[in-house]
Amino acid sequence: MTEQDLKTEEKILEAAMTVFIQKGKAAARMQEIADTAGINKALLHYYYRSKDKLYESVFSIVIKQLLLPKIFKILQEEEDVFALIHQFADFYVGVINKNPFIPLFVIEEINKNPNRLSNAVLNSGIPIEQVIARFQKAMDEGKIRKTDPRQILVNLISMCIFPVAARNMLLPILFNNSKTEYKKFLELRKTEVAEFIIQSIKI
Amino acid sequence: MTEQDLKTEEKILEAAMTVFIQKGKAAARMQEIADTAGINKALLHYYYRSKDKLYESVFSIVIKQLLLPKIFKILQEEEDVFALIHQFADFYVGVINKNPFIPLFVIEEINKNPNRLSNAVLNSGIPIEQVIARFQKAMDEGKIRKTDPRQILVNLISMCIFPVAARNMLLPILFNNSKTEYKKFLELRKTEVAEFIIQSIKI
DNA sequence: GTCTATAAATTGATAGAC
DNA sequence: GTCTATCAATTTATAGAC
Repeated sequence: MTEQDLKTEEKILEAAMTVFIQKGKAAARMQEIADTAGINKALLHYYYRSKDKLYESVFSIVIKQLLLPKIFKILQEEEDVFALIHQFADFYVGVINKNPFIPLFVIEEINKNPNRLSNAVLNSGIPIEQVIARFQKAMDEGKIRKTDPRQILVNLISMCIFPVAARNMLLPILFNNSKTEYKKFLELRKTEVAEFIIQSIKI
Repeated sequence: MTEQDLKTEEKILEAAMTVFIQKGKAAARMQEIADTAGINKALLHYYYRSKDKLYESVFSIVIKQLLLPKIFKILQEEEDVFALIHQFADFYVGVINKNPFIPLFVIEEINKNPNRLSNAVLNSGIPIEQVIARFQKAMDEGKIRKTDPRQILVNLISMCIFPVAARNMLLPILFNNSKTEYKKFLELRKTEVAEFIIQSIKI
């Protein structure tokens, strides 16, 4: 594979990522991806055989390179549940804010192709059971109040993802269309979400 | 307009709602809508001129009839912030659970057509400012801890909507694919979300 | 109003020259 | 490897009979 190959392949992938993530799979157009990459439509099929395959490549990269590795690290390494919540919220709000179209992209994929993402997560080695056990232990030790640990986890993820997915609705309704205000709001959220949860579960 | 007209028009609308909400606008097929409605494809164009117009009708109904009125009532009438949180969570988790494809449908629309939903909300008369003021007052009175009321509102909405939007991911990861478990989890959430928030903000 | 048949348009995919 | 030109398939939309 020559250097030119790599360059083109990467250009395509980057363009495809932009278009697929913004438009969704069905509404994305191969022509637009080609235009965005600054190359010809036929080249898309030369490198990736079909729209399906191209989409799969994009999805795989988003999940396996962008989202999962860091989360894996946090969930794996952080023993203290309060610190875990903080780190998780900080990373998640940050990465999603930097890639604001990912939530829609992922939620769409979840609904169109239910098993792909969950399999990726399950195969990624992310130790969900361990994390839940860690929360359970904190409850047994009287550090946090007793509740279903999954409720806490779901709350955490919800609060990180949704405000970005719903950006275009929140912006006019809560922020008078001020992007500065909204940005400040999200920046604060990195700690706010964690504090909100800890405030709720600590004893 | 005869009775038959109404019947057919309604059949179409109902079918369109099912298909659009489940597939998204781009992936929805007029043929499938016609089949679902049990009528011919040409009739779709006879009643609604185009796919676009049909979609708009569906979206308008979902928002203006299904989502907004009840929320308006709750936000308008309920003075006590704790009760407001409870009622809001109870209704929202319930309606979304009954119509699990709505979150994706709405989020998609938010991103494709940013102003439509927010305008609908802004024009619905939902008293956002009043609600925020009510939270502010509760803070001033020392009933809840001081924070940005919008953070609380966003948390509330996030926790109601996301778990249903992400159903297909949560199901295998947190519930071993047990729909019964997941259903129980969501049923509990109607009160759990409200309690979680109140626990966090009360003094 | 409702249908069948068909046109028109869009778009993913391929052939073939360079 | 990259392009232009074209095909083939899908899908929205319309014409016209009943």
